[in-house]
Amino acid sequence: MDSPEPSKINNNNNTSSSYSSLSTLNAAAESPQVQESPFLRFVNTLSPIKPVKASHATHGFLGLNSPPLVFKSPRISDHHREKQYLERPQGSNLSSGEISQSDIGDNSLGEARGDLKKLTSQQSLPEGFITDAQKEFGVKNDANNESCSPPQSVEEYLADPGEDQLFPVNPETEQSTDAVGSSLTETERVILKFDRSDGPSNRAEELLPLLEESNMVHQERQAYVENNSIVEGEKNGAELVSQEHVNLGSSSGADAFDKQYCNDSLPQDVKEFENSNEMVSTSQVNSENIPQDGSEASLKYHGFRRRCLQFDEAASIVLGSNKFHVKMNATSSNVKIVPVAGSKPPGIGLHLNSIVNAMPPSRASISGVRLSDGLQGIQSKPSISLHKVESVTRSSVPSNMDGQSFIDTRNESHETDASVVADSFISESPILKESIDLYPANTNDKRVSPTEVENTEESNHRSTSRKKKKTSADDASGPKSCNCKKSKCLKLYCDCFGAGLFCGEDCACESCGNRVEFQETVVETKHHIESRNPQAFAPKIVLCAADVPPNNMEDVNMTTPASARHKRGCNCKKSKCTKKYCECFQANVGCSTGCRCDGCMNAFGKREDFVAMEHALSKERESSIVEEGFDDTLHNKQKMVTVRTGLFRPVNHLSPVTPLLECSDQGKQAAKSRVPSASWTKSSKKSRSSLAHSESNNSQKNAPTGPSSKDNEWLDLPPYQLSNRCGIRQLSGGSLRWRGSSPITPNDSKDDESDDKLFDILEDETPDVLKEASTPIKSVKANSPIQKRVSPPQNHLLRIGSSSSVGGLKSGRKFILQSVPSFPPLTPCADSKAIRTANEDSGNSTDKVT
DNA sequence: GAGTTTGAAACT
DNA sequence: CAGTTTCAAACTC
Repeated sequence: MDSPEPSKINNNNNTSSSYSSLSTLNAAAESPQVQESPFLRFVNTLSPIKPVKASHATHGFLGLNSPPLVFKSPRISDHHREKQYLERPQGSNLSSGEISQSDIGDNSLGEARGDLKKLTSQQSLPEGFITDAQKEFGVKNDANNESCSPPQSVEEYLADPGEDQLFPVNPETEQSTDAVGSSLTETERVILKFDRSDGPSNRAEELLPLLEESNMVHQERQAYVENNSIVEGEKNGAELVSQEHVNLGSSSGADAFDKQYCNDSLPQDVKEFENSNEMVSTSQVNSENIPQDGSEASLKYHGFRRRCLQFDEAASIVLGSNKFHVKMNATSSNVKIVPVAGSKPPGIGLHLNSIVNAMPPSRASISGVRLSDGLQGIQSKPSISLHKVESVTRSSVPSNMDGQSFIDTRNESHETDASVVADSFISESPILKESIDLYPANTNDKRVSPTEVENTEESNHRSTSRKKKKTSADDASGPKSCNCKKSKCLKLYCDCFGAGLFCGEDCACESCGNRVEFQETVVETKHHIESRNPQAFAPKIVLCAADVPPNNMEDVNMTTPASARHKRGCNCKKSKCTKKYCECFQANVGCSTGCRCDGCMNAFGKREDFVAMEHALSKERESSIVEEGFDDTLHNKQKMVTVRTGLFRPVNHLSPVTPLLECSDQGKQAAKSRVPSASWTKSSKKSRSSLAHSESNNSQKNAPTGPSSKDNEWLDLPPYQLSNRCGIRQLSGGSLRWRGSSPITPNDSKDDESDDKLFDILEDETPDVLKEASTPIKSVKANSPIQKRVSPPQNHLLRIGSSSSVGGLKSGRKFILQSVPSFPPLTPCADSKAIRTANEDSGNSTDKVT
């Protein structure tokens, strides 16, 4: 057995003929570029034996029938890979598969390659391709070594260093000290080059130390990959091989590792990072984990990873789970903003403020920096993106903010982040930058007491020059700001303080004590307030993401408080919850039994309606318990009919209201749009009082008698349609859900347990319900009135709508169907007909919709 | 922009 | 826990 080296040697000698035994290798070996490439020269200097030792080399081929390791020259391949990556910016578009092929060729892994061809689908790669790759390689190699080809763009180039470093660092090669050393050298060179082109070389010095660290990480990864691949390789055999081969370094195992390591895919703002001080360290660390495939995806991945790691850095301490990251990023959809189990704080949800203000991304918290952010991040002057990340995770620092996920209630741009909000606080808008700049790194004077500052010029200046009263208009487009005069912005009155933000430039407050300079005071005050009310800084609007049907999330942006509601509820007496005085209204959520409002007319959901529905639900629950044991599907249909004739009307009727209104974006619009609802409300208001009392009464009174007025319009529209139509107001989904989701007992609000309990129940329960799809009885029992919480019917509705799966019906929450009368497509024709016939007496349009 | 209204937060 | 006061936002003019 000749080691692969011979081939290399031969390459140098330009004697391709000697390769008869390694015919497959010839093509690659013959490439002049390859032959002359410094890289190969370098390789040749290595002892033939060493490469063999490199165990990790195998990871690319583990799947194969264990080709002799002897043929593996891991380092070489790695190097090659490295080159590929380095060159990518310059135009190398090789896919990972291509790369792997070229690697193989380069490595003289004739056998392995042959095996691959036989075993995998990958052989499809043309032989010539390898040659091309090698050519490319050679060219690139030269370019790299000579440092004569500057990156086309700094950014592109920046993206690579990490990857570059990745390879040399490849831990597996560690066994061959020479290889490692040379690899590092190579990497260093690259870095140096990079620095040269990018700026002061001293940067390289900063980077190098990190390299070692990164090696460690990479080692981990490699080890993980290998282990995985070995195991899987055994299981899957050839198939796996091909896969691995294609993915080269980033085989499934690698992916798994990566996921484990950083379970996130943040939207990339690499540029931002690159501008930040922390960029260096971050990129370094991250680079280690970059997938080794040269595909474009990897690049992207690379960007992600940077963020991920950074995020991890920021959050890992606090957050035990990476899942949180994912949640944050649920930008596109399926990710729920679900509180991370275990560590979740009682009140996961939205800050009222954030909801209101975050809507437009730029609105977010911008006038200020989160208290926690300010406290932690100011000194380091973190990059915006970092800030962003931290804003979510960070809350951890101070007591209550721990783990709470902020939800971006709706923004059009919606980065959910969870769905939420990560971004609601810090958007990339200039405003944010402004706010950040507001608090320069100098925090030396942070001990000054607010009172001391009271008379300072600055404060005076602020109080005088900045006075700009926040108007409703500001809400829509401007940053959050306060106008406090006496509270020094250290009370919950202060929007900024209450939202956990420092006051910013836009604030017109006087004697502001809620500033970075007074961090200590702020923190103390905060603690004090929390001591009285631990939930004081918890989000006022709570979202129970768990309730949101997964399917629904796609349809609905999920950025809105789908299931949001005000934690404590409002106490409005005169405003009827139709103005921003009402916190519920302000947050675009409906009132609930938790509210003590009088004459609630909340456009997002009236308390009375809520109560009525609760009542209906409880009734239904009772009946369902009795009926338990029936075939779920069929039974549900029957129930549905029953319900419709009875309770259903009111409930059904009520539900749609919200969606329609919700379609309007802003509170004002909502208020205006309330007209229809209001009309409906009035017509039904008579019965309202009785709603809670008697089902039958409700059904009759509420039955849309005639004027299929506007009510009908929205009644006719399935909730999901409404949502879509409206561009999907999360609220639409939300309030619907909300209505259904808070099944509190009909009793008045005062019965409400602490909010925490409610939500705990909710959160705990929903998952169960989902799990219990097949066991309706259980779910029903679990939802007993005692617990007060039932997963929202809407969920089911939505679920049905989206998936139309029978499973949704099985949950035993027949209510769902009830509220879905207008879902023609969703319900089987037979069902709808049956329902219709059953409801004919009530004869209303809801069923007609089809 | 000043004044009023409103309801949350704070206080007793 | 209920009642009162304080406060600042929301609103009106």
